[in-house]
Amino acid sequence: MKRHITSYLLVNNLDLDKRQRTMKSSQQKVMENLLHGHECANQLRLIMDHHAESDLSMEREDLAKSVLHCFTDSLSILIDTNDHNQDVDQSNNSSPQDSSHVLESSRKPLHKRGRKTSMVESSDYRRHESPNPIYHDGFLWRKYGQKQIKESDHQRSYYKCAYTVDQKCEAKKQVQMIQNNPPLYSTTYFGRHTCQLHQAFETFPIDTSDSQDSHMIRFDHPDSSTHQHQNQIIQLKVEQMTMPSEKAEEWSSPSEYMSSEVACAVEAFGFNPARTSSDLS
DNA sequence: TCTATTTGACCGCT
DNA sequence: AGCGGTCAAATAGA
Repeated sequence: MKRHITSYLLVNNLDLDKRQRTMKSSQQKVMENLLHGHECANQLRLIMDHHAESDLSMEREDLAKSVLHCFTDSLSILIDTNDHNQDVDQSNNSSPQDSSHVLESSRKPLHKRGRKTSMVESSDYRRHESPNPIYHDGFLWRKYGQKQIKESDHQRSYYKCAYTVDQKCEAKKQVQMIQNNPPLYSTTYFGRHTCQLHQAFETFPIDTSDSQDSHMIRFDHPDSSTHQHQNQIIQLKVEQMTMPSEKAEEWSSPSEYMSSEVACAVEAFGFNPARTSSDLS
C-alpha cells in the first residue's frame, strides 16, 4: 500500500511539468475560441443592425451556432483542465472538493474489465433536458439506431457525429422523450467533438451560380476593414431551411424557432434575431 | 443514383 | 436470459 502511494506521487511529480504546459496551451485555445466567438457575435450584431428587413435568419442562426460552438469548446477545455486539477488536488489533499460543474460530467471510474453497463456510467457525458428535442445544436449528426428502452414508454435515438469516419470524431448523443405532458426531452452528449465545425462547413458544396439559394457568411477579423487578414468565407447552401416569414411574426423569442442550446447562446448575448434593428436601437 | 434513416439482428456484458 | 448499444441491410426520399 505504502509502495503504491509512493509510486503514485512520483508519477504525479513527473507529470507536473507536462500538465503545466498543457494548461498553457489550453488557455491559449480557450482564448482563441473566445476571440472567435466574440468576432462571430459582432458579425451577428452587424447583420441584425444592417439587414433587419431582409430574411437572413439562417445567417443569424449559423452565426449564433458558431458562437455557441466557441463557448462549448472553451467550456470543454476548462472542464477538462478543472477535472484534471481536481483529480490532482484530491490525490494531494484529502479535503473534500466542491464537485459542482457548469455541465454535468460523470467522473465515475471505468471498469478495468468487463462491459460498461451503460454509456452514462462509463464515459464523460453532458445531459440536457428541454421541452423540444435538440436536433440542431451546431453539429452534424447521423442517426445510427433507435431502440425501445425498458421501463420507458419512449424510444431512444442514437446519433453519432457525421464526421466520425472523416475526422475520426467520436462524439455521440442520445435523444429520448422522458415525459409526455408537458413534453420533455433528454439529450445526452457523450465524448467531445474532435472535428472542426469550419472544416465541416467547408465540405458544403459551393455554388455561386444561384445567389438566391446561397448566402455568404463572413467571419471577419476585427481589423477586417484594413483587409490585413484574409476573411474566412463560408458559403452555405440554404434550401428549405429559411424561416417562414409568418412563423417569424409568430415567434417572439429565439427559443421558439431555434434549438434551445442555440437560443441559450443567443439570449445570453441579449440578442433577439426576431426583433428589428429599430427595436434594438 | 446517391445519401440518410429505419429497423431487425447481433454483440458483449450483467 | 435480458438488456443497452451498435451494425448493416433494407428502405425512403431527393
